[in-house]
Amino acid sequence: MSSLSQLEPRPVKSSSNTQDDVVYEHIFDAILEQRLAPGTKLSEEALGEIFGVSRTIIRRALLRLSHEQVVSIRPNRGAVVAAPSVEEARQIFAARRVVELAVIELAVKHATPEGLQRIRTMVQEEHDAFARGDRGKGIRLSGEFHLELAHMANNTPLLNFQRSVVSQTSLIIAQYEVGHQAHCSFNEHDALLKAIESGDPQQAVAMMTEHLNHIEGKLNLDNESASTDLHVVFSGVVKKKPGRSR
Amino acid sequence: MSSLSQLEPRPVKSSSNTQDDVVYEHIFDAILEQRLAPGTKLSEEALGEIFGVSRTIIRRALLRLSHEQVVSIRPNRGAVVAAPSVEEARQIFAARRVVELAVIELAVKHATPEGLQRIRTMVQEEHDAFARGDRGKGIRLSGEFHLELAHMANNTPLLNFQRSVVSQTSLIIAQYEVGHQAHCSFNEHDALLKAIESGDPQQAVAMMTEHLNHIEGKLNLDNESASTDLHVVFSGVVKKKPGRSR
DNA sequence: CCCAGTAAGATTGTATACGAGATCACAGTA
DNA sequence: TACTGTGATCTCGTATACAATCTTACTGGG
Repeated sequence: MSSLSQLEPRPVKSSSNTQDDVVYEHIFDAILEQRLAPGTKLSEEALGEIFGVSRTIIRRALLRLSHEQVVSIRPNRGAVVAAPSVEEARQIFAARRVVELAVIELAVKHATPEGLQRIRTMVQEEHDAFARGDRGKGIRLSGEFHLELAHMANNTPLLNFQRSVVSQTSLIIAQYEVGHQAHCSFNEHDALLKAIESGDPQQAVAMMTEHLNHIEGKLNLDNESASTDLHVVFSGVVKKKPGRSR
Repeated sequence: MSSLSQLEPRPVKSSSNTQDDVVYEHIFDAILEQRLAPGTKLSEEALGEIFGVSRTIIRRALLRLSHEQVVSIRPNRGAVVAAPSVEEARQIFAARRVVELAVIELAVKHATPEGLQRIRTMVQEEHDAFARGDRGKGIRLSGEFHLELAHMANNTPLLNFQRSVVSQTSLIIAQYEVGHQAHCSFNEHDALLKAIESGDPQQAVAMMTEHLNHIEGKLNLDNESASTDLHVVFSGVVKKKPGRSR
């Protein structure tokens, strides 16, 4: 009946209890791996057919995604992958700084051998993904590295918030990254890991600050590179030349 | 057809566009004003009849509340008003410290005459509510004071997170407050307001730290005063006495 | 040739029906 | 008397039907 079992791409990581969890994770991962570009329309019926469930389930998943600001729901006009504006991106980064610095400090304090091992594995996986050219997975894993930190910080509210801002950061990167260098380089993650292992909160915080600076530095937030406003994009460029393609 | 217009208790403050927004706000306010105690069952059908809408709408509102951790949805068992455990309460307070300190610093930086005026009005309303003995409204307004700070900080993600932790704090107070003194005393809010007006971030941050200490200090988080675990509550107290009340 | 108005089509919003699972009461047994 | 198992009842989970709204293509006028 349900076609869900067929398109399970990998052993589902976390709580995949109900149907809408599965749908949620699939869409979420697709967005984080940048297989869905910002602005992409998410039709309820189309998604329902793809996942073999009714619109009810899709609707719940989209609602949840919209609460995390990863999807934008416009009344009577459907859902689209969120496309943060420059101003929104700035606010998200400011918020991320706040939570990341708090998280890293708590993570140092609550570090356990098991937790560190999990992070080590994660950095390795991220390295492998980039090494074999799987950029999408690399991007997602680099985000999950930060979530693992929040997990080690042992604070659920901060973890949830972290998830939201990290996801939105992926969207911002998809929109505003200049060039295509390995943005969230696993080298820095490795350095962060070592800082945590050293047990020095100040060093870890300093390193995280630098890391966030690097991420933000690779973006072009001064002028929107990919505006959706056609009038802005083509203002003064095209001057009613005859013989247009359509 | 809809009975919503009848039970509009006051000019709805913010975006009351669609039906589920109205339902959401009513339930949200009821919880924040402690008219709904933690642990209260929120039956979909009952709420649907009360608000004159179908379960579909109720379901969306409850889902949204559960995303803000104000309501807890247990699969196949319905929704209840969240009842944070002691450990959860500690995490929420830790998270709140993080976001509140960031917010107050930003609020000082981005303070405007209009914003300050709004906060002044809010403190006054809070004072009036407590003065005339309207404890529920006072509690809600004291929470909204903090949200107004986040609004002035001009950072939407932080505002959303602040909304979540402030709401949860209300739930914690409802469960763990000892005595019934005016907990989030408007005097301290007034002092905070003056600190912001002075434009000194350090002073404002120090004042907020103190304020949060006071709030947390009035709680009894060392031993759960109202545990829901009967075994814990009655362990060693009752010894199979005959003649129980039921 | 371009623009405005209108109607058909498509998509979302809401209500409701039916099935699945949990809760509760009660009877039977130790 | 206390406990366990079973069935009726109630509530939630999902799908689907219909209504409301938006989108788009087409037609007519400027």
